[in-house]
Amino acid sequence: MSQTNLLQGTLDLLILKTLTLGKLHGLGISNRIEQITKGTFQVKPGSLFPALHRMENAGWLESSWGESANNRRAKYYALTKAGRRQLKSETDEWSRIVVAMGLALRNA
Amino acid sequence: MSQTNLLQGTLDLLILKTLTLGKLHGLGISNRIEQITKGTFQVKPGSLFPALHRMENAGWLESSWGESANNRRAKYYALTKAGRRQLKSETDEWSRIVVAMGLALRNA
DNA sequence: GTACCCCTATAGACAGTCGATAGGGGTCAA
DNA sequence: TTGACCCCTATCGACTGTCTATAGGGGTAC
Repeated sequence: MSQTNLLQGTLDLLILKTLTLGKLHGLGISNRIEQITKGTFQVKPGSLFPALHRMENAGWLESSWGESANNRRAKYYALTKAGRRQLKSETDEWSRIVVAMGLALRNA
Repeated sequence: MSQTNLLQGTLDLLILKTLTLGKLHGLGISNRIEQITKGTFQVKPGSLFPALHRMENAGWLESSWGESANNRRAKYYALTKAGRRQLKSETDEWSRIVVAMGLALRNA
């Protein structure tokens, strides 16, 4: 298995991005991240929930109780307006990092 | 100034890479990183030296005292064989991360 | 000789992820 | 209806690595 640990700081960006298509509950977010990165990133509950609470506290996410696909109670998270701004900001920063690392790795 | 904080875990890779061209002293490494990333990453002493000691301890670097360009005593760091292996390993991992993040950011 | 700069170094605080663990609550089969 | 199992949320303690701030040795130049 080519599973890789997260780099600190990338989890927020992944969560924000997965929510652009609509609200999801916690484990749903986790599954979706694993799915769209083809299994490269596996987000464990002990990483996920602290991040969700932190981000909700920061005003980037809002939550509401609902029912999951299996009739189980689940807390759904959705992007707020501030969350969308944050997504934009973190995406830009990620790009700058990738560019800079590319320069470094190429130019010796 | 478009200066960006490091992502945790990328500093080791940057240090290893700057040393592929030959030995450098601590602040020389720091300057070189800033230079080849066009100022995007600025590594401060408080981040650099703990990293250097950690990496030397891990056997990736070896150090020797010498004179800097200004006739000042400086500790020069050079890659070991294990350091070269580590560089290869971390470079590969970085590539996987960039690919996976690219998938995530593109596919929503 | 004093002010300045280069260079190494450490201490303390802090953020974020990990592994392990807990427990509520629904479903399903015997 | 009871028990086993799974889905889902949640928290705790440990650990890693970076940041800010600070310190000080030692060469150079005026």
